[in-house]
Amino acid sequence: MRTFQRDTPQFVEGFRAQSSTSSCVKCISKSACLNSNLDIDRRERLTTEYTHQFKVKVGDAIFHQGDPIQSIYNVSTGFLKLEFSLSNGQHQVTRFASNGDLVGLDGIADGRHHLDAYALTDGVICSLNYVRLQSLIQKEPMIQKSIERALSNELNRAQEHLFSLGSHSVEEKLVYFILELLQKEGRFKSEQNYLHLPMNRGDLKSYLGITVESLSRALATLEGAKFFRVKNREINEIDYHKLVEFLDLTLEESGQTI
Amino acid sequence: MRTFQRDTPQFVEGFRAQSSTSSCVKCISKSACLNSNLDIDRRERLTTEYTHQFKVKVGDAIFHQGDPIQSIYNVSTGFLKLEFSLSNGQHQVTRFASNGDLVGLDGIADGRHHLDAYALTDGVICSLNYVRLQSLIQKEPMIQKSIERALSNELNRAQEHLFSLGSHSVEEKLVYFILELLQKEGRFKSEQNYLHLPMNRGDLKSYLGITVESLSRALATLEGAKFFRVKNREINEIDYHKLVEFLDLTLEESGQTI
DNA sequence: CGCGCGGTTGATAACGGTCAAGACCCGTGG
DNA sequence: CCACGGGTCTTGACCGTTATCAACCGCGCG
Repeated sequence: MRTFQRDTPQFVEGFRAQSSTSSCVKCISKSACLNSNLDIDRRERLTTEYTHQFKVKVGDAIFHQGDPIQSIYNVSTGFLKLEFSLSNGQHQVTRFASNGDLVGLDGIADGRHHLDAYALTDGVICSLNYVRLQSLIQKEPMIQKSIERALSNELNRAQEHLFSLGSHSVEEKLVYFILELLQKEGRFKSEQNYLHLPMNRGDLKSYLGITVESLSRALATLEGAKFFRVKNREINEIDYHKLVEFLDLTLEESGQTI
Repeated sequence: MRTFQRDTPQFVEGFRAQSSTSSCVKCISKSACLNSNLDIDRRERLTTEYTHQFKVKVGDAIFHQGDPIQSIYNVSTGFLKLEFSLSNGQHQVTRFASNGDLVGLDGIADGRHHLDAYALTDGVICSLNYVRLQSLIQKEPMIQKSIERALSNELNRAQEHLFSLGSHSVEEKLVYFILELLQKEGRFKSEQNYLHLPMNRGDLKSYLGITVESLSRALATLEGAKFFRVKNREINEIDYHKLVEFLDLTLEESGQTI
């Protein structure tokens, strides 16, 4: 799981490709989507019943903490951030979501969202009406299975994040993050060695639980050590093996998490 | 959710009460158990089919990372710790589980556990065979619903933990933890103002992502500031409001999460 | 042009980690 | 009953990393 093809088109094209029909058949979201467990006939029949696509612009809120859970969302194109926040104003980015990621599952527990979700870039979101989804589950138990899996996956991702925040240096946290992003984009080893960060420094420092200054310095340090080159949000010439070695990770051929 | 009655008996009594029958009818695990969504007749009929209770002793492993998921587990009495670990030996406690907590859901994603689970105290675990559970779900969709909810709850708990680890001082992390524990045990305000920590300093420092020395000092500091009194694993005279105020939390009457 | 915003760099200080020693707890055996 | 020993926990001194405060840079925009 969590390996995505590198065929994701640009946002605009991505939207055009899908806006012609609300069918999920042509959707570019692959394995992670709930509907990927349905065969293509069923997908054609069923998916129009409860899915709805919409565009989002940078900064748009998808849902807020406390909102009743109307839908769960599948990110088609673009990037989201998910934030945990307290009423006193403290808040922290706990997750970034992109193509294929299911968002809003935090609301299943008690019918209300526990996080805020915002668009980091323009993009397209596929919303799955929660009530209709419920009834659909009766007919298609595979969908439920998919939700469970998505939940479990998200839980495991959170554990890894937890691990990276617990007693690691700023540089280590940053390297964990970059490897996580590389893995998500399916770029390994020599295949591709660059990244475009969809978030600004502020969101990234929040996700990593550090300050912007430390983040900036850590980037400079790692650049100096020839782990990669940084220019604003572009990371280039990434030395995958150096990163892995830096964290003392023993990696077996692909597929390992963080 | 996450409010537990304070009727939990001692470990030994708890075990005796249940060992006479494998039926879940008499089980002390309340709202959090999967079967709580079944009416009592169904519970009587169904639960013997797939549940199995067993004793654990301090230090026993319930499952390891990589193990195929044979069962999911409901902690009946006692405490567990769940650890995330890397093959290079690094590891971190990411969760403590006690009465009513469902454990092992991390394995749903890909059929294998991602965490290690160990008993912190002697106790009783109720295992739910995963394969039979699957088939049972066809007949009893409520059970699936319960699993989903438990997953979502666990996810939200992880988010809160994430938040407490991200850019908070040692003292703050510790206070978050104590409030979490208080809430879990359903002891609020003046109702009850003491705690027995089921884990040693080593496990706690791992959970909080700090060192034992810092943990020890933080306990001393907070004791000095009259937040509570500490004696080994006993925390007494807890000033609930001071803790809440210290974290600048605005609390509405009960039920809020951290 | 000048302002504001996001990002970087520098100087300083504090928090927390590290290393080392000592206190306490508790089970074992004399 | 007390002495011993090993593990757990605490305390102390020191040092390093990272937060803090402040200035500066580059860039887009009114």
